[in-house]
Amino acid sequence: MNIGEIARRAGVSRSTVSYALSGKRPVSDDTRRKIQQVVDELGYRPSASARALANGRTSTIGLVFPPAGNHYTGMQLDFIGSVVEAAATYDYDVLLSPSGVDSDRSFQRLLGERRVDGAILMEIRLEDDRAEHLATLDFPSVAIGRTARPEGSWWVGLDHTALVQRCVHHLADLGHRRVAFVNRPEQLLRAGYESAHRGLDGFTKAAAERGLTVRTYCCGDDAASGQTCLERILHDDPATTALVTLNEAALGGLYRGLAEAGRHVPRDFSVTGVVAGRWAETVTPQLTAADVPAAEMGRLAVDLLVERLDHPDAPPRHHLLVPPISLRASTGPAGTTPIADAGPDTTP
Amino acid sequence: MNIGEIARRAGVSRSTVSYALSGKRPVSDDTRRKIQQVVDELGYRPSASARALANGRTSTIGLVFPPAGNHYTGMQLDFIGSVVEAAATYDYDVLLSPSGVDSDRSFQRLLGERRVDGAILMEIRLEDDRAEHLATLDFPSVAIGRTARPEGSWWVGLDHTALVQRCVHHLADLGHRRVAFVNRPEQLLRAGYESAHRGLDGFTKAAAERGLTVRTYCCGDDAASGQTCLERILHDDPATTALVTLNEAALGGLYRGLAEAGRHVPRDFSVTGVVAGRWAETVTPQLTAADVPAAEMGRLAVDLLVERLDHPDAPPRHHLLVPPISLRASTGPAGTTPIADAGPDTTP
DNA sequence: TCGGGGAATCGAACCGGTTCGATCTAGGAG
DNA sequence: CTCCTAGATCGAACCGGTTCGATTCCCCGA
Repeated sequence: MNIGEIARRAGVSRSTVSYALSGKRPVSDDTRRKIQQVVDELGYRPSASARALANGRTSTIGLVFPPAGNHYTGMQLDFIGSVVEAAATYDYDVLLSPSGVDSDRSFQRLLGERRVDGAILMEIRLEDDRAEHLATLDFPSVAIGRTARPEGSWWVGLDHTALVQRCVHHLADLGHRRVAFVNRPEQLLRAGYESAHRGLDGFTKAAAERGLTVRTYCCGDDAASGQTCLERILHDDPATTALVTLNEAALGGLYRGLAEAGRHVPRDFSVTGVVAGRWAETVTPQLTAADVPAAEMGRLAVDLLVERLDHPDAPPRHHLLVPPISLRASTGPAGTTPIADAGPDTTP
Repeated sequence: MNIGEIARRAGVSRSTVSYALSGKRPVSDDTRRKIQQVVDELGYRPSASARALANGRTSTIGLVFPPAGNHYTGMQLDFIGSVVEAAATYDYDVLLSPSGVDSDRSFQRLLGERRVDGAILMEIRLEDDRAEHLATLDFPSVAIGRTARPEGSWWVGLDHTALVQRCVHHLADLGHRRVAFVNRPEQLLRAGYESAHRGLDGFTKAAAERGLTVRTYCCGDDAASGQTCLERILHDDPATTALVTLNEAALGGLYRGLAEAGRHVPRDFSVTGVVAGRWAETVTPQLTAADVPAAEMGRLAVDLLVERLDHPDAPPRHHLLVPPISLRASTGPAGTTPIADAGPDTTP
């Protein structure tokens, strides 16, 4: 079942079999046919390990993703799926690597033991030691996300700042004056998660531009946290009439909190944010949001990585995506809620 | 940066380095220290490919999961995460393999090219060609799910029949007489998906036992489908007062359909089913459901696979899980809805 | 008729580890 | 003092491919 066996049965040398299969040198038609016949008969397939050892490439890419400790979001699933699928079209396999607190161990396996030709990093932080490490090693990698200084590196990211700004402007245009921001969990913010930071920046900036009264909150990645977060929002400022969130997993809890507080969406309260489209549609009313094109981002990341692998000296490339806000049903004009500081121009 | 280089710098032979690192033969303390020092200095790590070639094991397991064409459900994400995490504790890496329509291509890569030592199969069908294929090859694998005849194979599954039966009994105990079943998409049912079939069986059986009037539906794996499915249910029999579902992704849509039809959950309509706990909590009111212990199942699958890899002659083992129903807030006693065929013992 | 050149094939080395058998040495028993 | 054994180390073969240089053979032009 190895190349020597094929060679023996076909009555040729091992190298001829190799050339016949790879096409890297001409082989006569007769010989090729004979070899192909034997190969088909025995269902021979060359060993990936041997091939990897011989030509120094594993045809595998590593996908470094967050450990299960953090709750997974639907977005991440879409990333993984699309990365695997895109990699398959290039004949690459995908090796999953959880990058936990001891990111070293996992990294050592991937890089030190040369299990993969390149890597895709998820859940990027503004100051990302993993990304820096890979950069100093000049190891082919593409980040899904953008560090604080992304110059000279390969990445595909979302312009969270701009997206959240748009959300705020959208709310301001509707007349909302008191708006809350529901961010990812505090520990992620402290860890420097890119989306949490840039989203917050965008919120703060846009709120200042429009002169809004705002409060910002961190919120755990689950429904229960979302609910308590909403309770806090209304407790801190009952006149709040809208919120912007990055927190997909808390969304259901935010809605529940609103329902239990008797605030009808979108009549009494508007909700918007940055969320994968598929999840924005599961809540009622459907969320008006900037849809994260997770599948596209995964595909683009693989495209970039393959390009980098094929052309080691190619200059760095990146994609910064700014998907439009999908208008669904969760935002509406700021109404005259009992405690709201409504403008003077309300109808009598 | 290879073992020869280490040997040279440490002034010993390559085999001594190998033995020093693996501990498979005694090495003097002096020599071991010297070698370790050189290794640390150079940050040497043995090449995975070379090692795999030499000892015939890749320290990698394959995770065969459904292609992105089907929408992913949250459950699958939990499986993937827990499998990766559990595998890491055994020092195994996880290679993702999309098993699409041309499952052959992907399988050939995994098995033919010997990229993995064993495999875990997700999304099992009652008649599963992949599982059969692996069984005839005697390739170490564990299924997450149970085929029609699981005897003699390794798997960890959920007793969908029993779980759905419990859901039905729960509803019947609450007085519901007209109940609908919302299954996975029709194409999956036709393809023979285990959960869809066994769940349906359980539903039909329990409904017959309790003499309920029932209808069964297939429903796409997304919110929009859930909504239209619910519209059909109420159109076909407006007196329906409860439903049982296996379809996690449609849940949000089902709720929306109920809301738009003016049916309040759980006062006018009860909803229950088999859904991963985390997702059951994102809807309002929170879903009373048999919580799929996806993380535990992933871990168990890895445990079984590792056992099988370590003891090639061990007799087949499996785990059939029957998690309890978590009572949350989506079910209640059957009320007297306008069109309901309520029993004679209603209060005046 | 002879030489040159290209196509087809072969043998051997190499990738970077593991492992078997052999050699060498030192220490303890007889 | 000799013999035996166990511990430490080495060299070589092997895993299963790829690839380089050399060889053979045939056809064509001079």
